[in-house]
Amino acid sequence: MKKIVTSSEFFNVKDTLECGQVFRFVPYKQGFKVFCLDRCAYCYNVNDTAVIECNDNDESFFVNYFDLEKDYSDMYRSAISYGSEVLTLSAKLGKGIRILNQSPYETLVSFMVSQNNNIPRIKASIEKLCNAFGEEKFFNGERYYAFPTVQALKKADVDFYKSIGLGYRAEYVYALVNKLCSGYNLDELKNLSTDALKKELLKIYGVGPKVADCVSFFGYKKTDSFPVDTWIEKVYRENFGGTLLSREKIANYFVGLFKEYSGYFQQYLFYYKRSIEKNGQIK
DNA sequence: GTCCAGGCGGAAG
DNA sequence: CTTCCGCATGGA
Repeated sequence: MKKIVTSSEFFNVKDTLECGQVFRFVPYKQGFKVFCLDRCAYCYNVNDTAVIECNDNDESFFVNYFDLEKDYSDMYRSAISYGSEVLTLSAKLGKGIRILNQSPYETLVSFMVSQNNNIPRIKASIEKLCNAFGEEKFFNGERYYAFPTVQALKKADVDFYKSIGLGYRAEYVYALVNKLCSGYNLDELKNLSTDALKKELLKIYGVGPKVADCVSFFGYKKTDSFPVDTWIEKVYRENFGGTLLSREKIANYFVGLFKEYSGYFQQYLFYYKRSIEKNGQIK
């Protein structure tokens, strides 16, 4: 077992996992176990550090997964001093959020499932998907199931997807698996420009502007993406005094303001808005 | 019972 | 081009 230790100044494990970017993690001991494709890591904060424990040969994978090579201080300072009160508060609340480098495939399936859905249900459905079709794995002697490979999902039919609670989204996932089985390669999209990538993702049945932006940002790290969902729409109206109605125009508006920091700022705002609504206050 | 959740496809205007 | 509607499901 390998132990990766870093500063906790820009790495709060709980905030990073619970901010809405990822759906496969569970509370564990002093922190959480998090899963990406077929891998698992145990992570927690202690004193002034963040610690990641993983299998020896997964070290470089998780260094990249948790974006540990990136310095968040310039981006954070820019958010704090941007001049928007809600953005300042959001950045302070989410200072410990790191944007994970997730798998495009897992991100695409996950956010396809996320549409017009809520996070607890999304998590539950994805867990059922893994339990049914994911490879059995062990971490520290404890069993978990990998995210299913495309090959494994060939055996899943629409009724199965409905049985895990996907509802009308079942057809989307089913079609996506077929597309991927016929040779469509998501990894080849990573060199496209943000606009070209989004355009390409929008061709996928069940992927609209919001899901495309999430996949673009969380799966491909295109930081000039700004997903607009119901929460961000609320921030836009209530905190930015916005009047645009179309979510695509709202997204373009924010990318125009925040440029290469769009995705990060969006995540701060999303986490903040959702936190105060859920808890009635911050932290 | 209604409303909502990290919206999208398809039809209609 | 834009707006409107139906959609599955479970929790509040």
